[in-house]
Amino acid sequence: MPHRTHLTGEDVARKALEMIDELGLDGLSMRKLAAALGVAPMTIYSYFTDRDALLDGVAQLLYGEIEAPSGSQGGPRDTLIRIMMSVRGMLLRHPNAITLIASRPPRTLDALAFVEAGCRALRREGISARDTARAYRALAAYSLGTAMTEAGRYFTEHPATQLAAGPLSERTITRHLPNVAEIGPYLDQLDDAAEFEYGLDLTLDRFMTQPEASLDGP
Amino acid sequence: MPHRTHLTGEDVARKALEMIDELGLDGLSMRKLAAALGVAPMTIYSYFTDRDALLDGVAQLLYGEIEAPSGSQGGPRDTLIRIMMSVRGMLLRHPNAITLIASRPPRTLDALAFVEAGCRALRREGISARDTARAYRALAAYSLGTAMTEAGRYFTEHPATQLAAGPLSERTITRHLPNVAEIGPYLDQLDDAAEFEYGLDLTLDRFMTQPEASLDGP
DNA sequence: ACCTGAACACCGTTCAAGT
DNA sequence: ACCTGAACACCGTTCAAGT
Repeated sequence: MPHRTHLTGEDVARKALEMIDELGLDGLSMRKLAAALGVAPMTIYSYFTDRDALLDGVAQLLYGEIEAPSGSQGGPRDTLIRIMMSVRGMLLRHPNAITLIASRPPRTLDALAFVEAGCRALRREGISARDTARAYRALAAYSLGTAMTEAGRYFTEHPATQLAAGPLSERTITRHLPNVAEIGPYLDQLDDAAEFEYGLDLTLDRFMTQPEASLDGP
Repeated sequence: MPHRTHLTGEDVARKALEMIDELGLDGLSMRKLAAALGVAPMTIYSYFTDRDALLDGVAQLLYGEIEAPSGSQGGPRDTLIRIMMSVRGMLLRHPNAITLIASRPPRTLDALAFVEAGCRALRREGISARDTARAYRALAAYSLGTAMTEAGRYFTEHPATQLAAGPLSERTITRHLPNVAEIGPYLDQLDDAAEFEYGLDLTLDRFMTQPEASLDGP
C-alpha cells in the first residue's frame, strides 16, 4: 500500500481541532486522531512530543484565526475593536477549545500577529509602551472572560435564569436570594455582542482619552 | 473490618479538590480518589452519578469559598471590590481548577451567596435590576478572565517577556513584531492585584456614577 | 536508521455476582 | 436490597522488534 502523502505538523493540529470542535476536548484521543489521519498511532509522536504539545499546536492554530488588520483603513480605535471582536468570534466558534486558549499564550509568528496589530494601534495613538502593556492585559482578560462565560453558558443556564430547572426551588431562590432572583429575567436577555462592545469602548476610553492615567497616588 | 464512618457528598468533593490542587485536573481519577477515601471505586458513584457531576460538586465548593460580606460595614462600593478581589483570590488559590469554574455557573445556595451579596450592593446604590445584571456579567467576565490569564501564566511566559526561551529568536521578534517586543519588559512587571483593582474601579464607575448609561442610541 | 505493532500501566463505567 | 469486585472498552506512552 502506498504511503500517505507527507503530513505536516499543521495538518495534524488542524485535524485535531476538527475533532475537538466535534467531540469535545475529552473526545480527542491520539488513537482516534491517528485513525482519522490514516496513520499508526505512534506516527503522531513524530510531529508532537506528546498530547500536551499537540494541544499547544492547536492553540497556536486558533490564535492564527484572529484578524490582524494592517490598520491602513480606519482609525486605531476601530482597528482595536475589530481585533477584540475577532478574538471573541474565534472563541465562540470553538467553544470546546476555550480551556486550551486560557492556559497557552500565543507563541508563534502567526499566533502573535493580532497582538502586534493591537499594540501598534495603541502606540500610534501616542500611548506609552507601559500603558500599552496594561491595555493589552486588560483587553485580553476581558475578551477571554467574556467569551468563556458566553461559551460556558454561564448566564443562560444561571439558576436565576432558569428558576425551574436547577437544584433550588423557585421558592428557595426568591426567599434566600431575592436580589439574584430579581436580575434573573435580564441575565440572558442582554445582547451579548453589544454588551461586549460597550465594555470594550469604555476600556479603550480609559487608555485613549486619558493615557496619562496612573496607578500611583494623586 | 469496620465500615468507614459515613461520608457525605461534600467530603468526597473536598477530597477531590485536594487532589486537583495537588495533581492537576488530569491527576484526579475516580480510582485514586476512592483509594484516598478508603472506599471501593464504585462507592463514589453513590454520591455523584459520574465524573462530570463530581467536578460540578467541586466547582460549587469553590464558589462557597468566595466572601459574601453582609454589607453592614463599609459602603456598597467597598463591598463589591472585596467580593471581586475574593473571586480572584479563590481562583489563584486553585489554579488547577479554573477550567472547572469557567464552564459551571454557581447553582447551590452557598455558591450563590456572593452573587446575592454583590447584587444587593448594586441595588442599594440605586442601580436598576437590568443594569445590575449588566454589571454582574461585566464583573464576572473581567474577574474570571483576569484570574485565568494570571493563573495560566499568560503574560509571564509571553514570548515578548522571555525573548530567549520560546520558539522564536529575539532577532525574529524584534524584526517582525517590533511593537510586541517593545511591551515585553512591562508585561510581567505590572502589579497584578493593583491592575485588577484599577480595572474594577473603572468598571464600577461606569455603572455607579452614570447608572443611566444605556446601550441605545442618543 | 527509521517506523510501528504489541505491550504496559493506567482510565471511567457497566454489570453481574456476591452479601 | 444493597454493595462491589471483576470485567469491558477504552486511554497515553514505552519499547523492542521488525523493515
